[in-house]
Amino acid sequence: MAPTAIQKTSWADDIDELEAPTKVVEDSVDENGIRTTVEYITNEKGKKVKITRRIKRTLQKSVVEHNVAERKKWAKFGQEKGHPPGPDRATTTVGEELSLKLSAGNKNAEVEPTPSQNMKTQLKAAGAGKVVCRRCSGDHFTAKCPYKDTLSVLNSSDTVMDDDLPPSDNAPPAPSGGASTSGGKYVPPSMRGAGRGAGEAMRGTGSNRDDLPTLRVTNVSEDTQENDLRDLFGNFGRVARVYVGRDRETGAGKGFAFVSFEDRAVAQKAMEKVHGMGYDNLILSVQWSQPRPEQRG
DNA sequence: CATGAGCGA
Repeated sequence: MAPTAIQKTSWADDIDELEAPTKVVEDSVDENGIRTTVEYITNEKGKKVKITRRIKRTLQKSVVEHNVAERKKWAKFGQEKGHPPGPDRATTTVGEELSLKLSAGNKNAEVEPTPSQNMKTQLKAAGAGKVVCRRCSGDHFTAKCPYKDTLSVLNSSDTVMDDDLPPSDNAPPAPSGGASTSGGKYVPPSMRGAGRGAGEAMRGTGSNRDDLPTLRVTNVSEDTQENDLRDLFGNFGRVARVYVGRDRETGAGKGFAFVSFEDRAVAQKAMEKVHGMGYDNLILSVQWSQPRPEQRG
């Protein structure tokens, strides 16, 4: 380490020089593509110096591609209508467009569509926006199929695949329990409905979420939350679902709620007990809910 | 007073 050598202490010195007090007061490009900048600096002797630069920008074939350079000839429109070609530096800046893609989980790895998926896509295009029920071929969504109760026995995707695949009897290597999931997606054991004796998840008879015994609770205060009602009604038994009617915009409660139970007797009991009960500063009213008005599309 | 939301081949 020779102490004699005076070296630049850091790269910051260079930066300082580069950022010497310089003020660009004019910056324009004329119709010939000549950029003129006027700047004032203060030199080391404290004198102000005016610097005018005129920079002729030739088309840089190594930088600007032909098709990009071609755009300079396009007629301007909108607020720039009638202005000379090329970017006007008074109104145009160069920026970078950064796209930030957020995704839940790691599903962002979209795979290339497989040939069969392409076929499906084309079928869809041929249908041109028509909705076809996968269950009964009606013009409604599958979820709304009127026959979904009578035909619901079929296992989701299996029958659909039959259209695409020749009837090959050699099933892919499926473990004994997962026979019904040969379609591909993993289905947790608790969700596999096929195995008759397998899951206790199907407690009792009803697997439908729609036919749960549901109570309508009215006269709830507008700041009542789902959890409040769940706590209240949870005293009588298992609460399957709680919904608080809210204003779409403000989120404030609209004064009513629905509470669904697993068991109808429990719901009955809860209704009797909670009806007339004071809650916040109001008196709750509880009755059986009517099924939702039919929604058809 | 008061009867829910969303998904989409």
